[in-house]
Order: sequence, then C-alpha cells, then structure tokens
Amino acid sequence: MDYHFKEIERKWQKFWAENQTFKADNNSSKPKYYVLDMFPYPSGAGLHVGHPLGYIASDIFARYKRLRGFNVLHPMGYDSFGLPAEQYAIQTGQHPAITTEANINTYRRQLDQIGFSFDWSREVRTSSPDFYKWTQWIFMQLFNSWYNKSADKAESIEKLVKYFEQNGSAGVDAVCDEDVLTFTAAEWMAMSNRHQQEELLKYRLTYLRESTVNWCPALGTVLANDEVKDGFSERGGYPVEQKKMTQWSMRITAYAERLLQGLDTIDWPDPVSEMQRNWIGKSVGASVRFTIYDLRFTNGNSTDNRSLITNNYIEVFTTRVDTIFGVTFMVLAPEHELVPSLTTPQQKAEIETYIAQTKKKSELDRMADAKTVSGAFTGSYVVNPVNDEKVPIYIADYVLAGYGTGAVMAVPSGDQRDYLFAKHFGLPIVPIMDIQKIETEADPTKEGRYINSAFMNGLNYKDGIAKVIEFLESKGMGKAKINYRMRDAIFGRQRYWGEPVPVYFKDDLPHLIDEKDLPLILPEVDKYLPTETGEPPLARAKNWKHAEGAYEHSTMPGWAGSSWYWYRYMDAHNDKEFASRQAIDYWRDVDLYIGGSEHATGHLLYSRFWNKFLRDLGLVPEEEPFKKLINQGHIQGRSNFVYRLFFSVQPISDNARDVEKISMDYKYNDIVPVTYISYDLLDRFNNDPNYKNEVIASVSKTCEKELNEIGGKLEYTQTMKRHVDVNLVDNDVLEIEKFKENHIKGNSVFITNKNGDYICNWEIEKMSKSKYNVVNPDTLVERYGADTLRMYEMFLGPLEQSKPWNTNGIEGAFKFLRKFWKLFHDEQFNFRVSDEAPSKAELKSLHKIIRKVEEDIDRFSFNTSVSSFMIAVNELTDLKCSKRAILQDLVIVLSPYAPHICEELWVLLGNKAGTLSYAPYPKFNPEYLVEDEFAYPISVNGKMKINLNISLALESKEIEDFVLASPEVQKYLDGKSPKKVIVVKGRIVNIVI
RNA sequence: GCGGAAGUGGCGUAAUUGGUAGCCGCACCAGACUUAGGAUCUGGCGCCGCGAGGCGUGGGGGUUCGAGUCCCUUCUUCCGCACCA
Repeated sequence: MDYHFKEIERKWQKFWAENQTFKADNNSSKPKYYVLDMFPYPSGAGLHVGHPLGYIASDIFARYKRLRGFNVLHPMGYDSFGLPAEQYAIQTGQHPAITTEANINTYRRQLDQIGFSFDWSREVRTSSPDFYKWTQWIFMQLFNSWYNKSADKAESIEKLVKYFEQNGSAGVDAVCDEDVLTFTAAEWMAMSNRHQQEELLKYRLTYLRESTVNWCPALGTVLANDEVKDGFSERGGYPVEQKKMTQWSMRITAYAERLLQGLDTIDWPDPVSEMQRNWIGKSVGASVRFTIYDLRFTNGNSTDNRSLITNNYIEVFTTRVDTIFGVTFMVLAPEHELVPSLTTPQQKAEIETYIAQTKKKSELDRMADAKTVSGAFTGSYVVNPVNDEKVPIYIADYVLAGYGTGAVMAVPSGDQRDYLFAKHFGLPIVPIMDIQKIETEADPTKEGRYINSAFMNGLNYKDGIAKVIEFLESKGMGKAKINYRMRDAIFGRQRYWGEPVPVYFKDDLPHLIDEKDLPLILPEVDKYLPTETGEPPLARAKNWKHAEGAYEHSTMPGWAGSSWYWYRYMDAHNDKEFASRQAIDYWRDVDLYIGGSEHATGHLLYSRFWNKFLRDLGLVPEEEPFKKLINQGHIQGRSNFVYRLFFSVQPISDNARDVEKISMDYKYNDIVPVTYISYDLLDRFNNDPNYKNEVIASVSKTCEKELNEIGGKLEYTQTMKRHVDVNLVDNDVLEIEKFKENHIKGNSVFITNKNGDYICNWEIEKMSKSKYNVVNPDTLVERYGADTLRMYEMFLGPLEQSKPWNTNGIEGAFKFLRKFWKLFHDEQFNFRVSDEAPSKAELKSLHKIIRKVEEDIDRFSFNTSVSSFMIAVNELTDLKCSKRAILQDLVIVLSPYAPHICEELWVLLGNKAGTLSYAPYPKFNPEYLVEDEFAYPISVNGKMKINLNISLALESKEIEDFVLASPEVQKYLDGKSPKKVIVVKGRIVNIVI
C-alpha cells in the first residue's frame, strides 16, 4: 500500500491516547527533563499554522530527550481566563465558561491531530477552581509577607509584627510605602488594631494603594502599562486615560535587583533579557535636596501663598550629581504636588494655563511634541546646596511625574533637553568640564577636569563624583541612590472573567478569607458589565458575601494564573498543596521553555517575580523558573491578490439615441464579463498598447452579441487589486474554477499566461481573516497529514526567525515522507526489508544523519535536520537500501520529527507498539564516516587552484610531503621552492609562490 | 532619538563557525514513461560570456595567505523602548 497517512495517523494517535504513552512519572531513576510551551489562550478563532510552530519544536525536543533516556515532562494546558471570552459574553450573554470550554475543545482537537506527545493527564486550566484555588492561595501568601531588605528576601508579616512588638519600627529595613510611621514598641502596642492593620498594609507584598491607573472606559477596566500601547488598549484598541483609583498592587519593585541579577544566570535570548533590563530600568545616581528659597522674609508679602509650603525642600534624582555646579534652574513635572504652593500670584495664570494644556494633550501628542520646548516659570526659587545659589523653578512636561521624584535639577551644559529649555527661556548655561563644547548643543562628557565647580575643580569624573556625594551626605542634603524605572504591578481588574481576590472588607479594611474556604468561587452574575455606579461586574452577584463584610469585587489580572502554572503541571491533581514538595523537588524548574517574545516584559517577568517569592518562602527550590528560553518567530500571513479589469460601455457612434439607449438599457453585469488579468501580464497590459487592445478585443468578443445589440464598445477604465483567499491559490496559481464557484455569478474572463495559469501577486501582512490569508492547520493535515505538516513547519527556516507562512513547497516535505515509506516497500507496495548486512555506503548515510540530528537538536536548528533527512533518504534510495539494520535506526532518528509514520514502520519492522518513543537513540560511530580518499583543496597565492585526492590513512606530516611532491603542485612551483606554506590543523591550505 | 536583530539565486534557506559560497526544498527549463494526469523518474538551474574565462553574499573601506563569517563606515528592513533626569 502507498503511504496512507490518514489511517496511520489516526491509528497511532488513538494508540498513544489509550495507552498513555507519554505519561510522565514523578518517580524515576532517569534524569528529569522539563520541556514547556507557553500555554495558549483558547481564542474562538482556533489555531492557525503559526501556533503549532513552537509546539512542534518543543515536541521534537521532548521526544528526542525521551530517546536519550530522560524522564520528560511535556505538558499542555490553557490560560483560559481572559478578555475575549468576556467581551463575547457581554455581547451575547453566553457565560464565558461555556465559550471557553467550547474553544478549548476545538484547540484540543486541533492539537491532537498534529500528534504531540503531551502528557494530557496533567492538563491545567487557569479558569478551573481546582487551579485558581492555588492562585488565590499564593495571593494570600503575598498578602501575608513583606520584603526584608536586610535579609534580601520576603518574610512573614507575623515575624514583622513580633519585631514591632519588641523593637518598634527602628531597624526595620523594608521595601514599603513611603509614608510608613516611625514608632516604638510601646507605641505599636498602644495602637488600635485598625491602626496596626493600616500600617501593616504599607508593608505587605500585595497591598491596596491609591494610584493613577490606566483606565479604559470602553473595556470598563484598568490595564497594566504593558497592556497599553500608545495610549490605546492592546486588546481592542480603545482609548485609555489616567484615573485615580484604589487598587491592589504587587510589590514587584522589591525584587527589582534580584530580577536584574538573575538574568545573568539564565540562558535566554539576548533581546528578551535586554528588554527586561530596560523595563527594570536601573539607574545609579544620587538624590539631592534643594531647599526652597522663601521670599516671604525678603519682600514681606504675607499674602504670598508660599506660606502653604509644608516641606522646605524639593528632592531630585540625578545620574550626574557631579554636574551639580552647572545647575541653573530646576524643572518639576506639571503634576508635581508642590507646584500649586510654589506658584507666586504673578505667575499663577501662566502656570495654570500650562497645566491645563498639558492635561489636554494625549500621550500621543506628548510624544509627537517631544522636540518642541515648552514650560512655565513658577516664580519661586530653590537653593543649590553646593554653592547656595538661587535657582528658578520651572514646570515642563518633559519631566515625568512617574519617574524619580518628578523633579530634575537642570544642567543645560550637560543635558540636551535642559540645553534647549535654557536657550528657549534665556537661562544661563554654565560649563563644568574643561573640555566641554557647548556652543551648539549640550555635551554630556565625563572626560576632562571640572571647572566652575568650587571644591571639585581640577578633579576627574571618578574622584569628583565621590567628593560631591561625600559633601552632600555630610550636609544631609543628598545621598547615593539607585532608582528603578519599574513600577509596582497593579493587580486588580474591573472584570468578571478572572480569579476572584480572596479578600473581604470589614470597616474598610481588607481581610483574607479563611484558607479552608478556598477556592473562592467566581459567582454567577446577571450581566457581565460594570454596575450603573461603576462597580465591577462582581458587585452584581447576589448572595455573594462574606459573613464579616463584602468581598473584593475586582478580579485578578490575566497574568496571575500564568505566573506559577508550570508548578501545577508537576502535580496537577493535588488538592492539599499547589504541588507536593516531593514533586517540586523532583522536577524543580523548566529546562526548556518555548514561546513568543511578546511576553518578554509581561508573563516572563511576573513569573520570575512569583518564583522568587515562592522560593523566599521555601516552597520551591530554584531562584529562576526557566533555565533556557527559546522564542519561536512569528508566522506572518502571505496574502494573495488578483487584478480585476473594469470596463465601461461606450456608444460606437456619437448618435444621441445610442447614448441614451446604452445608459438606459445597459446593466453592466449583464454585459461585461468579470475580468481578471494574471499578475505576470499586468505590466505588459499597462505598457504595451497593442497588447492592451488585444485584451480588450478578446473580452469584447465574449459579449459581442450584447454589445452589437446596444451599439456599444468596451473601453478600459481601471484595474483593481483585491485580496483573494489563499486557500484558492496554489503556488501563486489561482484555482480558477474554485474561485468562480465562490465569487462569480455571471460571465467571467480570465486573462491567463501562456501556460493557461492565472498568477496571483502576493504580499506579507499580518495573518487575519479580513485579509483572507489565514492558513488553518486542519486543511493541511487533511491534505498532507500531520507528519508532513510537522516536517514542513520545521523546514521553513530557523525556529527563532519570524517569517511569512508559505504553503508553496509543502509538497517537498510530503514527497520526502513518501520516499521514506518506499524504502521499506517493494514496487507493489508490500512491506519488505532485507536482513543482509549493511554496506559501507549505507552505514555512512545512516551515521551522518545520526550525528547531524544530535548536533542540530542541541542548537535548536530543526530546519537543517530536515534537509539532512532528505539527503539521507535520497542517498539510501539511490543505494536501493532496504536493510533492516539501517532502517530500524533511521526510524528512531526520524521519529521525533515524523512520529506517526515512524511508529507504523517501527511496528512493521517487528517491534512492539509504543516502544519507539523510549527506544535508545542510535549511537554514532565516526568510523563509518571515514572515507578512503577525500578531495583536498589547496589554494595557490590565495586562490583556489588545486584539488588533490589524498588517502585518509596518511598522517599530517605525510600529507604535507605528499602535497608538495605532487605533480599538480610542482607544476605551479615550476622548480622554485614555495615562499610560504600555510598549514591549518595539519593540512596545507595555501601555498604562496 | 536610543537599544536589539538581520540583509546571500526568481523564492524559503545552507555553509564544517575564518577554509572550494549557494546544501536541501520550491519554482522554472529540458528529457523519459505516459492517448491522459496537480503522478513518477533523469538531467539542468547565481550573474555575464558562444567560449576560455570573468564577476558575485546591501554599498564603501580594512585585517588576513584566505572574509558571507572579524573590524570600521554607510544604507535598508524588522522588532523593542520612547523626553528615564
């Protein structure tokens, strides 16, 4: 029988499922290997060909590791809480759980038919109560913890309370809110419980905080910074505005340094590590206090509103504190809290106008405006702590409220934005380095020696910066400081379809629910919209109330469940713990994680954060969860286009009656056939008038009768380019009949090329329904089989590279598998292998591929493996090889890539069904690759000139002598001795004469 | 603007990591078998040239006996960040 992939694939998929072939054991004497895919959100659209790319790669890797004797954990699940299901629910009233379930079933069916070796007994769904019970549990641990900087780890709140009871707040070094109180043990004990709880909330790793959030009115929810793009929501593209709100937050900033340091210990792609570094945004510098210069005593104006000033200094953060003698003004963010009290009556109008302008500007405008200088003077001054000089205070929107302290000391000689600002407002620009060039722009150099800098004059950067920090510290006006750009992560969403937060409010204070009441089940609601009063949908739930007070109504964000799910796979059905200690100690961490780079600063950062926290609590052993990360590239769409020609019908004569008749009787579609021109003829059509006339004539011919009746003729008007469904196109050739069936009702003409083909144009675009360029794996599996799809997806190019999907060429992969199948069968398609001893050439082919696949899988170069498989099979076909010894090993080597066909052949070879996946990978023997002779290239004067055949048996010295004595070389030497002989690794590679 | 990645035939790509550029596949061309085939097999296929030969890895320069690979410079494309003090 010919290669009957459908039957084979169905048979083995059924066998694997029934026999749980890929079930991983938590107890094994084999070494462990954990291969994880980023689990998908089950969207309604199902899988397209881009999704399985990473899954196929990880599956090949997992299968290969099994052959190499590892106990492999290779699970799959669903990140099943999310916005689309909720949006759908709002529109249709359908419960998101139902939509999600249906989508999961589609995903499962699509995944199953590709033949992945997932251990489905460990499947997880983040929206399942068995799972989110533990997400809630981890939230409770975070609530019950604080970050102790001295120990550099999270510790329990209980421990902190004990400390407060004994020592008060003295000596506590915590990552906490800025407004924590200072108190003695006695004062602490005297506080009311409520007061104590309020204070503890400032320390907890998850806490409530009034903060400006990205509020999306259209979605009725708060979004994280990484869910907002250019002022619009990432999902849906709705406008996002800033709004003050009390929100649950996660103190991820406590882990900023460890998140940064950890990047050096893991094997991740550089771009991802780099993105995380930028996101964390560490800058080393100093904070400096500038005393506010109080004018009340100099001008005696007692109505001056600056008497309202409560702090007598403004704090700034700077990375170049050494330039402090160059400060000629200070700039605050318009939103800075001191701005109203600093503004003098004379400047009030100007400042208020400016603030109003800034507020109006969207984030987009602010970005577009980046180069125009704007700002306003407050009328107030501060005093520079190093030289007691009076410095004017401005506001400007180039200073961001959210970074540092929202205030900068402006050094126009060293910072380009300050420079432009100073030029614009006529402020002085003072150089502070002897080699600084500041005629046309700021010069941020660190070279040279300081000038105009009092006690720093003559020092270099290194000494200067140390000196000025020492000076500021001694005066209590500043200190070295490290600033991070990363903000605490907001952890509440005003949505329905997410994990409920296991918290209730009593007297406005949050309390955790009892652990034994977990999971806190997501309640039913009548509608999935916010309430009329703007409360989240959960506020609609009836009879959903804790005995002591109302539950929290917001739910957790999308990244909650995905921040720990890899541990659940280790022990997916445990109802006592999120995973048993024994299981976690066995599997430990993910050895290989494959997924898209779009999660670089979201999921991958939060997961590292939660992992570090769980480790601080002693619940997991490893500091980093994902040892090696591979980003599979994105598959873009390849759209196809057809070109339609439009014609108008014109009267033949100027006869007025004709014109009237045509305009009255003429129904365009009844007369003019729908006309498409092949893309390869379009140029000629546009540039060659004769050809154009020819085409018009031939179209006219098809509607000759009608034209004659009305006395009209066709005149060309325009060409229009249209998307055409890529499923109607094969190798850019349009399947005309199918296209007609689907799109054309009446007559049509296709101007085809000399082969009778209609060629389509193509372009790369995002894969989307509206562009008709979505290729569904189902169609390809149906037509070519899963093994072909797997081979072809890997063959397409390097895994990490983004590339357009192009089905052209999938035939090559299919032909390869059929050729492979034929090796085992005679002309009548009867299975037939021979037990003869393999020949040298056959062994050579086999061992080349054994080694190649080892090397390729080690460096995740799956595409080159596929090429090598093709070479091996071509060679063995040429050798008419049907030797059992060769084929059996070849089946094992190919099985990770094309598991179904290999399993079938494995059993035909007489092996037990299901044993292939755990068969030992054949041992590579280099001896088989040794050839008697090899072609030996030698260049003369740097140019390739001579090819010698040399016996491999020769030693390197003998080779040298052989080469120099050979007639070919002697011919070039022409009696002279060579000037220079270049030998590399014992081989002559070049002779200079 | 800053950071990162990448530019090789008509196309996707490969190159022992500094050693004969273009493996493998698609497309194309020719041939064989076929009355027929969206089947199979054989051969060809970077460019210029009838040829010998010359030129070729975005452009320019450099290091080297030798550069797709390393260095400098420049252009282009993609991705990320976006006034970060």
